[in-house]
Amino acid sequence: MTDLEPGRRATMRDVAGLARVSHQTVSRYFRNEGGLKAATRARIDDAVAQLSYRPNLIARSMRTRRNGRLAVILPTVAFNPARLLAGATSAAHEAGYAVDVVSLAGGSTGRGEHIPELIGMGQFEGLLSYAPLPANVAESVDTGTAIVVSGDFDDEMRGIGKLADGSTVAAIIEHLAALGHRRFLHIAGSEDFASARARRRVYGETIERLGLRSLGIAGGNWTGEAGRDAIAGLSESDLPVAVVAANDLIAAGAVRASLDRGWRIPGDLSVIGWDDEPIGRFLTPSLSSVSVDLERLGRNGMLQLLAKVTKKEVALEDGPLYTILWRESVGEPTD
Amino acid sequence: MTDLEPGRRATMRDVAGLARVSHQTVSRYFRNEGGLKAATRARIDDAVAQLSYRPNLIARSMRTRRNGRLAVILPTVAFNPARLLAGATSAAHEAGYAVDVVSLAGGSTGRGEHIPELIGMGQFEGLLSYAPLPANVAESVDTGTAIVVSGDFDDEMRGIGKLADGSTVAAIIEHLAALGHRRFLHIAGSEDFASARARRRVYGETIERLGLRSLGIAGGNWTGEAGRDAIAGLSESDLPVAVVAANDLIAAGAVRASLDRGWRIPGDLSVIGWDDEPIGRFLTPSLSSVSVDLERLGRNGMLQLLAKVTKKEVALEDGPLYTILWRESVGEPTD
DNA sequence: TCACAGAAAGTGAACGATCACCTTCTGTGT
DNA sequence: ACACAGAAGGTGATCGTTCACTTTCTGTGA
Repeated sequence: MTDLEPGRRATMRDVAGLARVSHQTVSRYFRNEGGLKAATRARIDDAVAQLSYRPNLIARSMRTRRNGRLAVILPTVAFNPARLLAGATSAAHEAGYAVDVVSLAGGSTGRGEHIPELIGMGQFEGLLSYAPLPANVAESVDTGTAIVVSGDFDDEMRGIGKLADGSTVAAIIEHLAALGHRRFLHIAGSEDFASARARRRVYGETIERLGLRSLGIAGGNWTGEAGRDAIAGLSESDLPVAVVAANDLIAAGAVRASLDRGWRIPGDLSVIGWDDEPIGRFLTPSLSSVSVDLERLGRNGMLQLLAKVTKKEVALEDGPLYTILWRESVGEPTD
Repeated sequence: MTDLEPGRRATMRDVAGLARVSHQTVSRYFRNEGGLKAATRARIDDAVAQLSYRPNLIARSMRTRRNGRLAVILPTVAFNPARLLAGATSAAHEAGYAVDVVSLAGGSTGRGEHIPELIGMGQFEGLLSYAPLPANVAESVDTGTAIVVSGDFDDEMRGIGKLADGSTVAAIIEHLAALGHRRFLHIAGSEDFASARARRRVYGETIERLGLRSLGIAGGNWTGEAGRDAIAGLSESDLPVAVVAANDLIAAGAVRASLDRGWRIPGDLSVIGWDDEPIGRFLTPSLSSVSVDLERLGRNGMLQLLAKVTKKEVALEDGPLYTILWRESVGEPTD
């Protein structure tokens, strides 16, 4: 490595000097605009290697007025976001963006003040949220910060077919009906989430379409207590034979309450959850669920955001996002 | 708001002009060095408000050569990192740092190449990892990037008492012994993790100290299959009466395999996990576990990193990190 | 051989802060 | 009234890139 004042990182001009070209040529080299002679390129290659030069991204940001930073907002409840995050961040990193995760403890109250400030700081070019955002955030659109909320779960996606998770709910009910279930109960997630609204809506539509019977829609949050209480509160005189829960935690609560009432699962009651939490496979009975390709969901959400930010078309990855896993908690009803 | 060419954000010089001071005075105002006359400060207040000026953090970074960015590395396995992340990011944000989460899909192979590059880019002032790092990362210390691995779980922490999770393992075994359990089995997590090593070590020490009997240490990864196979592989002739699992998923696997063998839990076998996953409360039997204050763990990890980065002392938050939750899966042994 | 067009490379000024240094106030004591 | 010190504020250079232009090289056809 060629000498430099110790502790100082090489700059573009150092590289230029060593390669006997101008700093601008080096700049072109790094933005690979093309139009460099092979010989020139080779000299720069060498110089870069010798100095182990890396472009200073901050200086670049300063000049281009793009900071290359995106924010991701995660809900503090419900599912494990690790893979979602893995997908989202890898997509962003591939596109040359950095991702700041803004986890929102303290619920939606603190969130309402925090997010507009984040945007106002001009710290981010875009914002990807997997949690519902308070309405006042919409104001900030005019500041030029792109916002995407939770991609595939959006209300507007209702028509989009295989991408929407609603159609998976329909498939679940169809399968349960084919097994002979007629009386259903849905235990829904928080109404704040578009995904919960979508599942709930499709549940109602499908029950009606197939001429089945719904004993109602319980729940309203993502907790196990919601599932437990929904079952515990049922009157002995009119019971469901199948429960469609909005996630595995709710489903586990429902299973527990059912067992406490002395019901057999399956047989007296079939239960299916959502998210395919790893632990579900090892419950007794093992829990039927829906495996969600969170990594792809994360990637696709981020790709949508990148499309907005870069104003280019970005091809979403397709392929099945949802896979229904039938396990022991679902079987033929005995009554 | 005073006029400006539309679409352009106000700069420090705009503020200075409006407040009839120099740009340097405005700079002082924002770095609150003190030494501003009240009247001057008031004029700047006004100008800032009128122009809705915000300092350009990128320009600041460029000059100060501090980018204010920290990276967090999460494991892709095991527990839900949402709260850990919430704690870590909030601590960083309070200190004026942004946090990029680098989730590591593809296991430790891809990681080995990716992380050194991240550091080499000079993109981050510090790195906080909750996953084990490959050895070659240590090289990068001399580049000036501070690195903290998984704070409280570190091997070096073994002596530190109430902060170490090892002492919780001791408390668990003591309680089980008091209930009458004598023959133990530990199902450990991945050896790559300091926390798994610590729990394993303290398990052995405590068994010996109390004169109990260990039937061995099984496992070696964080999956439910590890728990299931550990139980399924036991010989009928010499069985444990208590299982200490390294996390809830392993514990759930162990419970399932035990029930499949026709054992009663508790009675024939007591089982305790770790992490207090929400679903554990609703298992049958409900799963004893250890609740970890992940938010504080995240904060403390980040505070350690900030201490290294800023070279200042930072007071860690104290208070109990671990709480043992005794639920139905543990009871008096019947044999 | 020469004009000429397009490719390749160079020049100097931004971007918006902070730093190091310098100058001008302000109040105090004699 | 004056010197003087410390507080308050100002000046110009600088960080490492990219942008907008300008200049030089290169190959082609007449």
